[in-house]
Amino acid sequence: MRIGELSDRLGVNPKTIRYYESIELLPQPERTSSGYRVYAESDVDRVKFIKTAQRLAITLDEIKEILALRERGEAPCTYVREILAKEVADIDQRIADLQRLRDELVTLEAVADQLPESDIRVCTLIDHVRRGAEEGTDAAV
Amino acid sequence: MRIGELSDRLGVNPKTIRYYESIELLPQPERTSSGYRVYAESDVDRVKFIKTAQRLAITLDEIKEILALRERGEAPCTYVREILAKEVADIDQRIADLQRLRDELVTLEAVADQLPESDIRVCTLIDHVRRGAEEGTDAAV
DNA sequence: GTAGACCTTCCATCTGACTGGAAAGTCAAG
DNA sequence: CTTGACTTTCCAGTCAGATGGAAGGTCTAC
Repeated sequence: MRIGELSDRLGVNPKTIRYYESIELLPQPERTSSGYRVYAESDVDRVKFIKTAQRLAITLDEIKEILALRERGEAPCTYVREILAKEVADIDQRIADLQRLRDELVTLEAVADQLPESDIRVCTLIDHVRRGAEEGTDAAV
Repeated sequence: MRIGELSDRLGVNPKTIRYYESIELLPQPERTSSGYRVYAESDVDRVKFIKTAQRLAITLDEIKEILALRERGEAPCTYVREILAKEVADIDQRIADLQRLRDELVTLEAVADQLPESDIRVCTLIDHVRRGAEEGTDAAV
């Protein structure tokens, strides 16, 4: 497929795809005789991976590292495992943070559910959040 | 406390704190008679919250929205609840994505554990990842 | 054979989120 | 009463991650 189709299928600007190629996040694709880029399904997966990882606050450089682990055969296992362990620990922390944030929001919703239908203003909710925050454990996320 | 102490306690550049104030992410702090900013514990929590949320790929604008929910009393409950529901759904998705990424990395580690100590090169690991990715469900994260 | 949709490269610009530096005021310690 | 660490404002610069536009080539469909 050409860049337009890849772009449409993933909702990613063609410029962005060329940009990823320029920073070597995507491999140089095949070209038609006239110079058009030609992409394979594996490129669809790769871009999806990049976009998902980005949503998880992983930088393009880090994503590049992770993807490189899939191609590169020369790094010693120990090093790779250090990276993996670090990544996993970091991800665990993020999951915990997200879980806390989620719990807080769900609590808020539950409070909203219990309020009478009419004349509901946020103040009550707000007070709830604020109280939660003030007795809060650490960053209150 | 003054900006330097806040900065030191949180490991956040004083410039960044002033910047947050300039974009109204932090409220205007008290000032000493000579004009120095004076912060309270609640500001510590707020900056911690901002920093944690940022690590979760939440933009400063979104963080501002979330924090505004804590102050603003005029929005109708329905609207607030829509926002909350959207946030929760989004967070659930992120948690799932992170969990998948985590699982993939842990599997990699497990494979590494089973390899003989000497002459371990990544190729084996890499092949594992690639096979996983190719039979992969969707974005392979 | 030309209109219109796509594609190419190159270069410049934009947004978000800071960060640096200059010039000047504040304040505690010696 | 000055030295040095800290603070102020203001304005400019930086970095990541795109995105826009010009100038031109390609392809399909009428």
